[in-house]
Amino acid sequence: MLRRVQNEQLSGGAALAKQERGHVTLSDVARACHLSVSTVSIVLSQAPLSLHVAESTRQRIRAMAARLGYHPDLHARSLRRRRTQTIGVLAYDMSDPFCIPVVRGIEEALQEAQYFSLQVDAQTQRMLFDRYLRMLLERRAEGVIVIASWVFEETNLLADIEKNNVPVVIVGRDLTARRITSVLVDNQAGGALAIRHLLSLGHRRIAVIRGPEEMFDSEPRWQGIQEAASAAGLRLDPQLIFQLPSQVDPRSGFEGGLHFARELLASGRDFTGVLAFDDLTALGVVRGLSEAGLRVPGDCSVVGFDDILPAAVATPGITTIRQPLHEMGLLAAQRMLEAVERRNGRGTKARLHKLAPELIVRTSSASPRAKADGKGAGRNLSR
Amino acid sequence: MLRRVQNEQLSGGAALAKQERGHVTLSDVARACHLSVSTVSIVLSQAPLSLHVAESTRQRIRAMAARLGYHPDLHARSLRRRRTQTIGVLAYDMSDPFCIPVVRGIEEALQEAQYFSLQVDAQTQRMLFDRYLRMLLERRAEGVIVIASWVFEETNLLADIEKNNVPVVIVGRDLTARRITSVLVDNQAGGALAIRHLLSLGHRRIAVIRGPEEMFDSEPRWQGIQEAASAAGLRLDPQLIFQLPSQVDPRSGFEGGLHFARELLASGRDFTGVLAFDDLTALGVVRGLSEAGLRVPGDCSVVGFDDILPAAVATPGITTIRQPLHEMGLLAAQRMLEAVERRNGRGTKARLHKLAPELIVRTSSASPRAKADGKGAGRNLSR
DNA sequence: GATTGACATTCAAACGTTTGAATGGTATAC
DNA sequence: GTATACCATTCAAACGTTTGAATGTCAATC
Repeated sequence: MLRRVQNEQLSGGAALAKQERGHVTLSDVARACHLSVSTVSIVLSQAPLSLHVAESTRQRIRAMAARLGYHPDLHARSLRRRRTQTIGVLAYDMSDPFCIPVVRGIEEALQEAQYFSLQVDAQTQRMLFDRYLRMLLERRAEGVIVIASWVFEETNLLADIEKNNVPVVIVGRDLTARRITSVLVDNQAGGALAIRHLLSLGHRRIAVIRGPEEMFDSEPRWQGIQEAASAAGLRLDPQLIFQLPSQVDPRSGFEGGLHFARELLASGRDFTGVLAFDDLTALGVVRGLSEAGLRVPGDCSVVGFDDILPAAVATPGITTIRQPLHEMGLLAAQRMLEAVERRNGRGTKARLHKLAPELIVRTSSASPRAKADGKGAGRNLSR
Repeated sequence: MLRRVQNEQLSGGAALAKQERGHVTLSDVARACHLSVSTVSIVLSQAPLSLHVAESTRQRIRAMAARLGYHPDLHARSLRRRRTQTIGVLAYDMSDPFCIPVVRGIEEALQEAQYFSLQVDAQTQRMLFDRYLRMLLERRAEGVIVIASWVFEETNLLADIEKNNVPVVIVGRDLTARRITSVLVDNQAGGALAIRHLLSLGHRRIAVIRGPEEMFDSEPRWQGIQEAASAAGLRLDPQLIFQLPSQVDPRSGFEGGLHFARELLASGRDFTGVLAFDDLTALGVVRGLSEAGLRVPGDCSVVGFDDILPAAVATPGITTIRQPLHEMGLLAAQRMLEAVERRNGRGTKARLHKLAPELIVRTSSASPRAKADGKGAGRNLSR
């Protein structure tokens, strides 16, 4: 009774008085409109019942809400609806140019479906990975999309997450063996594309820098390279094959490329092209060749993988294999949304999506000079 | 009474029965422990009262919580506590290498203070900017850190946010005039650093590519350049001064640099060094010079600004001015936390923090060749 | 043996929403 | 004039927490 009286008073003159602390709530709007909270909620959340609310009332409510600066409290809504409309996105390292386009693809798909994404950056740290995973659970993400890295090799991710039956989709790694829908580029096809490009330019003595053993991409790319080479009747010289050491920092590829370029030159072996595991490695190779006074592509062609920004803006531009990252993000999000929508009928199979990569030709690759002019890359290295 | 009976039944055999749908809640744990929700809450949230709970009880509760896989519902908690412990971070474009280190700095500071960050990426789109801002309000972020861009020139950001008295800190732009605490690099000092570097190497004929008019950094950098030049007794040749057109895409700098390099060479003017507005512009310049057969730094030195990844891994490595991005993020977060903690005593002044930049010398800059050898950059351009 | 105090636990209300069921109207059909 | 249907709105409970106040128990003090 007392409360009623207060309400009446407030709704008169001081109806619009701003709460000094905290946000405007439904009941503020309701009071100002002389209506119940229910009615206001029904209108503002566009519930089915709002069809039964008089048009004039609806307008009055909306106007007042706007006037007071009402914004629904998503926490309260989630609590009541038992749906958060939120998908967690756990990226292994946002500073890796690989992640951003994927995340954007995800974002695009989620937005369209009226979902929010909750993005977190594990910074290639196991500890953060676990912490954020917990946070996503506590925020009641309805699903989690993981952008993978070899750092999280044997995490108990699956146990922890699936215990709460939150669906998972992984990007960049094939985990269908563990019943997780996976989206990744067809690395094998990519490796094949890369070497066929060099072959078609006329290269025969091609050095290959393979990825670190722990990285999932390494093996299939190498497979693709080998198969395409033998299909073209070329046997790769084992002396020209290198492998990056395992490193946590995704940027270490540059150092690796630099190192192997130096080693290759020091060995005096003959080669006219280098197939690097990724773009940073390729840039390291260019640096190494350049230090020795060799020119790219004049003395040696270099091909990367991924098509990150530095590959495009370096001079020469690095010929590379582009991953359809945006598309991968879109696809991952779509699969996730499907999984979330039919969470009851959970018997659905984990699916594997391998997307086709694309060759981007820039100026770091060209036909090798004719042997006649005595200037193969490995040749004029005197020391 | 009835309820009590039910509880007893459940807490017997089926106590651990997994909820088929939804998450484990406090009451699940409480039931399994034969305790009230209050007690369990007090223990698991480490409330002050938990000192009065018997040690044995505490252990029992914790064990059961772990066993059931209980994770507190942050929505419910936020609702009740009326604190979300969340700071929104609105970046203008996560694909700009500028943003990531700032965000990480923020993240680091927030984490230490037991706050969460809610990161969103406006992708330089006004529409997204507004949408995300609304979302941050609805998620009841207690404060918002904006990483700025010229795209949001005259947004009603301030009105909308401050209406709900949510404190704001901005990174990368001085908005103290509007009473917003601002954290940015000392662009003027940076410009001065850059040109002094070229001057100290002996350059006199220096071309400058200024930033787009709309961008806040442009003017102070230019000021710093001019002042340092005149302090050294050099008057910059107006014919060697250019200005990037205004572009939304932060990556357009590369095209701009390329364009002006070509223009400069075509003009036949003499110059030995180029001071580019940012690293991408510098990389564009290198590309342009290189196209014309000139070498960097042999024929011309190039200096950038920002120190983003591509500047480090290109060959030659780009000499540049590093912004202390991580530190800027840390600082912004600290100021934000202060503002949030004392939100009542809101009379506090907006503060301006200008952080000192740092010169990073790489191989894109060197002393100009002696005029004697007749090889100034602009000189041997015959066409 | 009453009072005090410390201890261990629980009650009950609240946070801001949503929503199935209920209410009190008014108009139409029989 | 009663039943039926519809319309506009409200009730009240619930979502999962937290927390000030209350409860009950036990031992020690006056």
